Amino acid sequence: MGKPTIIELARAAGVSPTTVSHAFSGHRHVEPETKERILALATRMGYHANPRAQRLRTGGASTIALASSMPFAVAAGPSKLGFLMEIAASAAMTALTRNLALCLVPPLQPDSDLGAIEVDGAIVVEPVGDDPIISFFRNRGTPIVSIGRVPGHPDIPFVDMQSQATARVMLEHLWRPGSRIGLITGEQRRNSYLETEAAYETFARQCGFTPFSAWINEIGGEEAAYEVALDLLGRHRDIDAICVPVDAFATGVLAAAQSLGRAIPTDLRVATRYDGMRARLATPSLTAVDLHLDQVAEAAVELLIATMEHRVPSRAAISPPGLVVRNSS
Amino acid sequence: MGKPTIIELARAAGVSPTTVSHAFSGHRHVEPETKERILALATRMGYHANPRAQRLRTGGASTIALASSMPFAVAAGPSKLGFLMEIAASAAMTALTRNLALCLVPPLQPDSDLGAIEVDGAIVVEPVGDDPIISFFRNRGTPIVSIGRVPGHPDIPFVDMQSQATARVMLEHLWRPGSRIGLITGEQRRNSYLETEAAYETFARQCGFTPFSAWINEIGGEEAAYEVALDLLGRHRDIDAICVPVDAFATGVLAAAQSLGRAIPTDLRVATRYDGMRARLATPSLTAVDLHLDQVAEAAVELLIATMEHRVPSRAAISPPGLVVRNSS
DNA sequence: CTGAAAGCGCTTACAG
DNA sequence: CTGAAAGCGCTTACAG
Repeated sequence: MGKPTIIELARAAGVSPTTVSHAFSGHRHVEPETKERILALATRMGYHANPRAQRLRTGGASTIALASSMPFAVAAGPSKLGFLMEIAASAAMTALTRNLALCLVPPLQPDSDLGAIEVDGAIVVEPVGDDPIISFFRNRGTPIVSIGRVPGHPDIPFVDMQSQATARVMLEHLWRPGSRIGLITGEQRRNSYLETEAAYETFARQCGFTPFSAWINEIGGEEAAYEVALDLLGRHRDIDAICVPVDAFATGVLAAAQSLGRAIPTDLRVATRYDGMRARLATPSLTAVDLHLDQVAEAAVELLIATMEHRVPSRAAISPPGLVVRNSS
Repeated sequence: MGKPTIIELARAAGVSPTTVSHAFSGHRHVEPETKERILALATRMGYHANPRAQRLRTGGASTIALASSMPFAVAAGPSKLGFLMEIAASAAMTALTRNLALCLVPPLQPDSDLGAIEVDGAIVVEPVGDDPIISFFRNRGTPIVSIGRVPGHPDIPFVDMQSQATARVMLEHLWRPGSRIGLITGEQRRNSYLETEAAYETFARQCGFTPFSAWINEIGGEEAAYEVALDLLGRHRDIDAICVPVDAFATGVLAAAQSLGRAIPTDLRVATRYDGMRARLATPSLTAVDLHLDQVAEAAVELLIATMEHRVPSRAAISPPGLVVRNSS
């Protein structure tokens, strides 16, 4: 007396399994009273179609994975966790409406065996070009889409993160005639950094200031950013604004400015990208960009489904990045 | 030419499907060179056992769900998101080592159909007694465990959140001879609030001060806490410390104290429970408690697996709550 | 309009 | 030691 099967339900209802199946799917007509009886019986017996059997038979998809290329339980500060999890929450909701379950993929440790992960599709979040998570899914023939273009993999469908536009929004806000704006991004070659750097170079040229960039290893987190900013601000007193896309780095910059006695925003203006709790609660609060992650997550799920079904995806419209001005600028 | 099946692989290797199956499972001896050949061929052909067929046949579990009773994409501020996601990250990792995938369950909307969610077990996070998520899984016969005891459901296995001990740690830290400590918790009847309130009453009696409690609707978030704290602090000038388990409420209290010109920690000491980003980044930073959520998450997964297998769970040892003293006290 | 039967891709008791 | 065959619980083309 485990869970009842379709056979048992059919027997109890005095019909064939075929009819029971159709009573649920509606794929062909079933006499209303018969249908009624079957459904009532089902609830009473606690019948639920075994999804494994259903999927095996129909070949339909049931689960998709969300994978971050960054450590999931970020030891070096939960900087990316908020970003990832905001996406996870939205993606889970969208997935549900498409009858899919969203599974979390823990980070690929050198020794970890991801053998258990068998999903029908995967969303990867801002991967680097040679991300192991990409080859993992590739090898098993699992359809992949990415949030943010994947450097070096033009074939992987992606939801555009509009990083150029995002960078421009920050830079235009930070700019004052005569300004020199600095840029601090991550060492890892993620597309968002690449696009930001490109937009920054262009902007500097247009405005006529000498660009100054620094790259920080993401693992180092806030502390690493603090050190770099200390050095940068000490040596380049003419820099009066810094664009720092990674929020954890941005708070490091704030700390460095404070150490050096540079008032924010009067002496130094700072803006970051992800408008998460970190930006909101920083002291002073950080000017950031609304990336519309809910739209991004939904679009990613849609894109993945289209890809799994070999459909040509309909480009989703994501709202343009919106500046959220706070005390840091 | 979709994915190869075990039959195709067997044919290619010149053996029976039986042998292929055993080559992978190791459930019975297969000639080393044969095994070698099969495995090599498998990688070359890109063969992966269809997990749906495997599970259907063996009846084994493959997925577990993590469900929050609170809105997942917390519209009213991401207060609980961090807490939940820290658990999600750890649980996903633990689940993986047990060959299980962790699925996120979006919040139960009145209109949402969770029909798609078919998991082998579920972990619910600090549910209230009559949580709809409980009856949802109950109805489908899905094994449930809870993080935090479920009020009114003594039969649901749970990982103890040690809320009494946590409350005591905060209270003992806040206490000074002659103090009067206030308490602000949530309206919802979660076990952690109940235990905290009980510990608080006891503590007040022992120390000989008159307890003063306020309850806030979780949906109201920081703003609601601000209003309540404003009123509370204005009317009870003798309250020189407040215990505020919910971090979003705690930052509201900080804001209220500032509005009233009450210096922290000299005039007023504040402590909160969850040591997340909010507590760390608040101004002043909030004294909080290390709840060892990684251990809690791991224990919950273990407990769930034991429950699914009808095994008697071995009580996991969670480290006692550890105070993290910061500037707010 | 309804049901018997084949088959999705595996695993494993059973037979040789 | 190895393989043929049954069966996990469904869905759906097919036959009546």
